[in-house]
Amino acid sequence: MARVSIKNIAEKLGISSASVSLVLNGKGKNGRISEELTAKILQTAKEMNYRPNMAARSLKTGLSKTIGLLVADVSNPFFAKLARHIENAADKKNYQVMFGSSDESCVKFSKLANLFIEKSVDGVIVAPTTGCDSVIMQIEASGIPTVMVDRTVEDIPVSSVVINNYDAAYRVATHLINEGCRRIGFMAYNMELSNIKKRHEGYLAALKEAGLPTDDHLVKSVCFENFEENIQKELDSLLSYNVDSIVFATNRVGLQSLSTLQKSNRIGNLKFGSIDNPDEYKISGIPIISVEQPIEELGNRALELLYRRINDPKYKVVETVYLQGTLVL
Amino acid sequence: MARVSIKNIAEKLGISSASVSLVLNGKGKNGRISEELTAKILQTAKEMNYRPNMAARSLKTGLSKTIGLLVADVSNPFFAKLARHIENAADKKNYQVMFGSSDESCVKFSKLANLFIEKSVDGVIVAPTTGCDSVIMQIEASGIPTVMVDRTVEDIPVSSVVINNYDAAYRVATHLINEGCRRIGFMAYNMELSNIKKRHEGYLAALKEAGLPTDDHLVKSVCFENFEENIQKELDSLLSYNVDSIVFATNRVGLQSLSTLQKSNRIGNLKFGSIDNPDEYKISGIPIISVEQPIEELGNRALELLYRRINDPKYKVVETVYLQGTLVL
DNA sequence: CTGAAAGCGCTTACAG
DNA sequence: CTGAAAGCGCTTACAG
Repeated sequence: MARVSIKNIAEKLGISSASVSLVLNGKGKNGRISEELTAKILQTAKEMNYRPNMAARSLKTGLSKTIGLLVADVSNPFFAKLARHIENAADKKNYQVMFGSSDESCVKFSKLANLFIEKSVDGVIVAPTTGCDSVIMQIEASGIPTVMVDRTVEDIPVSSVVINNYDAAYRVATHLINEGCRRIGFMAYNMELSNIKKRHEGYLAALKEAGLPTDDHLVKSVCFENFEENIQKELDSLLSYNVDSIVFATNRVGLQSLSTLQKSNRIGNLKFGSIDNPDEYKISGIPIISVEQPIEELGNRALELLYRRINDPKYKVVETVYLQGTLVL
Repeated sequence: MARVSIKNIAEKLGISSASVSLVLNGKGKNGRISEELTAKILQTAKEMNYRPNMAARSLKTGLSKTIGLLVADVSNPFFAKLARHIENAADKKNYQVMFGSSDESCVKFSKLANLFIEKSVDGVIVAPTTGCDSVIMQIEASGIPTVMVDRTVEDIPVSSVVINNYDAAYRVATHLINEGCRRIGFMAYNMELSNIKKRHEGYLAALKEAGLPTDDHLVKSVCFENFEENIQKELDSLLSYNVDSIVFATNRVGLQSLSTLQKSNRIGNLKFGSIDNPDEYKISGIPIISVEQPIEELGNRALELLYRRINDPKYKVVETVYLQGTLVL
């Protein structure tokens, strides 16, 4: 029941715990510990079923071999996949991941960030929500490398990995235009998030380039609370303005909208575009022009940047990595 | 940059670190520390931006305020939602969650379990995979309460929270029969998992009760590797045996199958049933009779059982909680 | 080649 | 009402 410690092993063998620690950490070389002792220690450790106590090690070394992942909602398929890819990448470097969902609330975000700090995670990957800039800087200030993913905050010196959101929306909208759409709605859920803002800009740029008028009535932003009802309301509004197509800024918005439209049998001849291409679309039977995000790559790159900083505290380069999404018809 | 410790606060105030610790832990009452000192300590802690070091606390108390969640794959929508609900429930009790995906591999499962032990999580929630019984017992043996979720292993004394899988499959199959189906296929992916096994039994029972013959050719189990191709192959086989309907044992099997059938335009007059009702179905437009799992409740109950055991080491009751799924047409 | 010792930041009995 | 001290399980300079 009680865990066996390095000291237990040392006592059993009648040697010092220093030797045991050294061997168990593979630092027995450099002519330090004799081969036979090394072997004996290793064997005894195995026999006694020794397992290092990370809390003790972490206290001493300051490293926990854990990273924190702070997203908007792990159950959102985008973040769920991202979490999985980050898990995989982290595992390769012998890190485990602890997660938290902010629900786009700055208060929750801050609470979770503080817990990560208290638990001495070695680094954190965050999908920043509006207004959390200072929280991110606090994480960094307490010595924990941080990288942003999916979204970025431009005025803080922290690296990020995002897709080219402007371009993604631009391509989707342009495609719809080429298919003959003239009144294209845009449905988002929080215009203040960097990624959404860029998507909005890309959408507008496509319209302008095609010489189409932009119309504020065709741009909707629903809030996170009462999501379902709000979507319904904004859809009603869009339809009353006679849109012939809608661009969804995120999978969540898209899924809820499609589901609402389908229920009320109002899909008709509407065309759809979307940033992010969740599995749901693939099976929906509804043709949707979407930009699929390279989620695995997002996760890998974020972890890479983080790992670099964890292992080299002097490395201070701040970069924003833009990945290209793929247009899927 | 450097974190401030209890000692720093004590020095600044010219008092002992014991007093600081007591106050910060809310144990300053019992006439222990004077009101003014208490106030002064609290204020100084805030001023200096003190944050407890969990590694140190954990080393001393043996508690990490962290639980481990070990599922098959966090990116699977079922587990992603489960993770989220467990996160919420854990948060209410001031626990954070660390996760890992086993990919149904016993080796990975064991590796992750060991990491959880090393990191001294206070408890773990697992979706057991085949052959991991002994690993679960090891977790328990190292003093960490464990509860199983979604699946159970009957011959080990560990509590679990599952849905009534037998009943769920029985209801789905019966419903198909009532709708006139006579050749009902069953598509699963690992017949050795407790939940899948039960679902298979429920399916068989429904056929028997209706006086329909059971036919091994109509029961398929694909393996985790080369998932897509295998599904394709087994679907071909099922169709060649002239099924008029298929029951999918899990969302993953169902989604892949539907997507494959849809691509090759072979949905035709087939009817479908499924255990688990992911959002994908709702939007697919394909009518599917499914049993929706009470995922939130699964998570809540699992955490509840775990919490009980964490807080009362003497509590040894082993129970299996069966929740009822909801038939959705 | 090996051991004794200090210290990471906490908590908690113990002594006053 | 408060302080001095031990100890959780490690790692790592230091001394030999």
